[in-house]
Amino acid sequence: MKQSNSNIRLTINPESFLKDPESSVLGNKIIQGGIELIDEIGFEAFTFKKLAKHIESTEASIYRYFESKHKLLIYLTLWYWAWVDYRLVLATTNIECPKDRLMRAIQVVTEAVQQDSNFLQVDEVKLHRIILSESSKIYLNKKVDSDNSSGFFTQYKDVVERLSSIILEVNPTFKYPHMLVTTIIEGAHHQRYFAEHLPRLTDIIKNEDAVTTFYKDLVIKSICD
Amino acid sequence: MKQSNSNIRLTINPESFLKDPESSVLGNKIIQGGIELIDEIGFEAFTFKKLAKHIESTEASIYRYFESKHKLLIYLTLWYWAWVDYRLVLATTNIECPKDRLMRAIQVVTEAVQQDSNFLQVDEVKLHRIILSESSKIYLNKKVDSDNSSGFFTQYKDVVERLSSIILEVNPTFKYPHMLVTTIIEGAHHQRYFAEHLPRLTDIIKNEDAVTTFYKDLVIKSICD
DNA sequence: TCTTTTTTGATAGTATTACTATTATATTTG
DNA sequence: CAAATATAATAGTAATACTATCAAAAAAGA
Repeated sequence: MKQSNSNIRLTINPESFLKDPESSVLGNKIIQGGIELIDEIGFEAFTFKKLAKHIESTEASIYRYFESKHKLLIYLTLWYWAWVDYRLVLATTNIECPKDRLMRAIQVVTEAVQQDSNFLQVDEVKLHRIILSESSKIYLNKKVDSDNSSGFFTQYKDVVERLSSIILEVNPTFKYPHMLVTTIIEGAHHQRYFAEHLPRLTDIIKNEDAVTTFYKDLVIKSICD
Repeated sequence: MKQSNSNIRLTINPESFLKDPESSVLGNKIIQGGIELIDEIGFEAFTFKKLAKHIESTEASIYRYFESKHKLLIYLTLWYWAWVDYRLVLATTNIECPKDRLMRAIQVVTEAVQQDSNFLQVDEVKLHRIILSESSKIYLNKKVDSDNSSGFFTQYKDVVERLSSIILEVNPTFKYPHMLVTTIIEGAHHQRYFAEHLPRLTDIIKNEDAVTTFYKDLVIKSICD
């Protein structure tokens, strides 16, 4: 039933790197080691010097792949949203009913992430934790407008657009599809982070993926009038 | 009709500062100048050295008030949520109908912020912009658990709790009041930031405060079954 | 296989950041 | 007016976020 395909690669905006990290052994070690180390010590404490030690290379070598740690985070975020988009396509193709498609799509963007054996160099569980806690930092800063011009957020916009258009299929008169989608996506990220660190800001319910249930319910109620 | 009161002061968790900035001229200049400068150059580029120059003081003097720029941001965020909580009380007292109270409360936490003449040392419009783009950084880092123990998020939790309890008054069987509240609050912040920088992630509608309308509608539909 | 190109490692250096420490000078308060 | 407190001036440190240079190793091309 489930098919796996190890011949696929996600296309990442080349403006995010100086040299394609997927093109060499060191490049792949930077990605893999970078995910491990950022997850472990957090983006603020993370430096290329520490990463060099972690992967047994040198600072200068890493700088040949990425201009800065900010750009590395952008690369990882682009990869993540390309991956989500790919899974959205898988989850929704050949499903006739728009409402079913919408529910499957919301499942994909809100559920707890699992390992994907199609991409061996990336630990998706760790990457997801990084996305929850670090990825908003790529747009919450003064470079946002120029980074936007460089196309660093198009992958995310594509995901938002894909979901918005399914919403409009279900209810063509709904006025705020993009707001609803970003509310769900960002919301799901927050709830999972809160559940770990600030539990009084969310509602944890035993034996239930409350996050996914809550957001599915929210969408159904708000678009079906 | 509208009453103003210049004798009020918001109580801020003293663990966030070394010396109370409201207690001296320099302290107030640090708050006022800090808000101006963070708004202008962003939190990443902001340093106490630059702030010292901005307010014509010295780096070492500022360090006597705040341990780090991180603590200053925590102080500003605490102040902001204390102020929101105070406005929530004003907006909801003496309103009988729980549904009305809820709508007024949502108005307070989602609307575009205006100057409050009760607090002359703080530019609330600038502070609000800082909250939108910088305040999530206070919990999206590895210090979150110890900062939580220090009580740096209680002010925010109080606001969430206040809104959650109104929701439960309207619908006592609603399962996810905290999720709904944080979804709204964080969502409204995101939408306003997106409207400025990433408009394709939101829906901007002329002559309408789409953010407030959207979230009021969302709450009504999701809690009234 | 030999040569050329590319990739990586080793080392060094710089401006800035995020602080701490010390001492002198104002300013406030009792 | 003295004593206490607040602020300014200056100096110093370890770490960060890079850039530059050059040699060694590996890969690719002929």
